[in-house]
Amino acid sequence: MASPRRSARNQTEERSKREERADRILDAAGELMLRWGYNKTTIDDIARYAGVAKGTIYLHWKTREDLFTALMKREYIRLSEDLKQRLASDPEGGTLRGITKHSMLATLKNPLMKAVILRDTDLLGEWLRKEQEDSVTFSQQVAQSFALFELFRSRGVVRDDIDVRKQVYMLDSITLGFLVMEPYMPGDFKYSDEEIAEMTAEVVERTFAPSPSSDAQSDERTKQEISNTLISYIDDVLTLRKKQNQEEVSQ
Amino acid sequence: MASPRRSARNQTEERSKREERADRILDAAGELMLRWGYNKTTIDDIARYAGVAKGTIYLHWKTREDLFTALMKREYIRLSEDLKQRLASDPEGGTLRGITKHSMLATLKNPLMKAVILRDTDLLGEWLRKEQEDSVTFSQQVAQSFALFELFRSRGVVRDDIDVRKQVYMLDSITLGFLVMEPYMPGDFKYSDEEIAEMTAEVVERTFAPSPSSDAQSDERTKQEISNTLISYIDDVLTLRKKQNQEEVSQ
DNA sequence: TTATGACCAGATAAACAAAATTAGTCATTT
DNA sequence: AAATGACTAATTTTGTTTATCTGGTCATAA
Repeated sequence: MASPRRSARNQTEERSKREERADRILDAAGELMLRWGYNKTTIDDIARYAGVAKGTIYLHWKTREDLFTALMKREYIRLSEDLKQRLASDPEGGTLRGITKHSMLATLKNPLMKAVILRDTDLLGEWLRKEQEDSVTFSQQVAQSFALFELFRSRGVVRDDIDVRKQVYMLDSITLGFLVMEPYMPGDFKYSDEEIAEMTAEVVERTFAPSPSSDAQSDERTKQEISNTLISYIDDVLTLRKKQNQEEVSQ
Repeated sequence: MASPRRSARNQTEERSKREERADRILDAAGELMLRWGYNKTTIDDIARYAGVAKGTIYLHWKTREDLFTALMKREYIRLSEDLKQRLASDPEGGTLRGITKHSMLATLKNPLMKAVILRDTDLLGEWLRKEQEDSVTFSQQVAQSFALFELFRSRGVVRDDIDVRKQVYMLDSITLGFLVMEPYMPGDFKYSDEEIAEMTAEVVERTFAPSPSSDAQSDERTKQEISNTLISYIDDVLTLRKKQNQEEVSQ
């Protein structure tokens, strides 16, 4: 197109302003969604809460559904970044225990992602039904678990005397159990996110640690390698996701 | 009361007939409840399915709710008897592993009890809301877990380097996770009840087994003692429950 | 005495219309 | 060019009426 263009400087200035506003709108959407759930959170509410006019929202997303999908994508990215941070700053970030603990913490600290994982219909309402068709997220996640387990097994960090599929099933059952437990327990039986993550990690470690007979116990080298592999994997996912977001914004 | 009485013989004959019919009605109720859920299962349906007139049902229970409560009590008794049987007939019935496995199996094989434990609103509908007020079942269950864990710890079958409350929380999280996992996994990822119970038992055993350093590994004697304790506990519960039922029938 | 099913009152669902809300648009303002 | 909010078409909610269903009773039959 031969249309007149603004200076690069000007363009990026506006871009960041746009992005900032988009973020504010998503903040509002997230806040209100947690309070009222998807079904009861209207575009008007969001606009008022974010301090913009309704029309402005439609300068960013084509439909209401798109807005919430964008919100969820952002939350996914945030969760991933949070996890990456936690893993990177913990010397045990390359251990099965550390990975479990930090995955749980990252999930527990992000109520929207937690709701997605638990398929919380109260909160996600119609969005879940519409979205889950084209979202391969869970299969993806399972595939991810597989790859990680294969790596662990090849390094002798995890016992290899059980079917990998079963190991994945077990791992997911354990984490799901701890994620879902809260409302089932009587009121005088609450634990903090940190305690829950710690307990989960304890269970996972003891379940999957190799029998003491096996040789390769986790030395520093292996830890580092695993940590690096996982972190760079998360990085890949992050850059991919972010690029996808870019493309969407420019339609 | 000085009313004229039938012969004892006649009385017991009638009693057993009554009971048999009550059972048939409960069978029908259970069957239909599993198919349509509590809300959509009507007394007419049940009467038709059980081959009795509607009025007959009210010769047994005062209200619809009472009928379903009776059904659940029967299922609880059945589950307990099933569990007792499984424990008694397995030489490993006195092990943490065996107990976990058989508890899971007994639960998995009883869809109504499973629904109660998981608070399945789709299936139990209004009954759950009304009933859960006066049902202390879960607190009871938790208390039960406690007692069992204390026994295990005192016998050195379970590690005692973690807070007991946390151990109970962990155990319940693990079992809950495996009970609830099914619908979360992709379709090509199903396991049989037996495999699920086995996996659960594996996790629980590895999580709670004492560190190898500790002395008292489970000898035959301990196993037997624990098995006996548990079975006689179940027996106590059973006789208590059955007596309660008797009293209710005779109002 | 025991079992039945017609019967009834109250609850639930279906049908419908009216009112209110809301997603998305676009002429107007900034 | 960018942002707004009044506006509209469509959906959702609310209120109302009518019809159906269902839990529970009880006079009658077995």
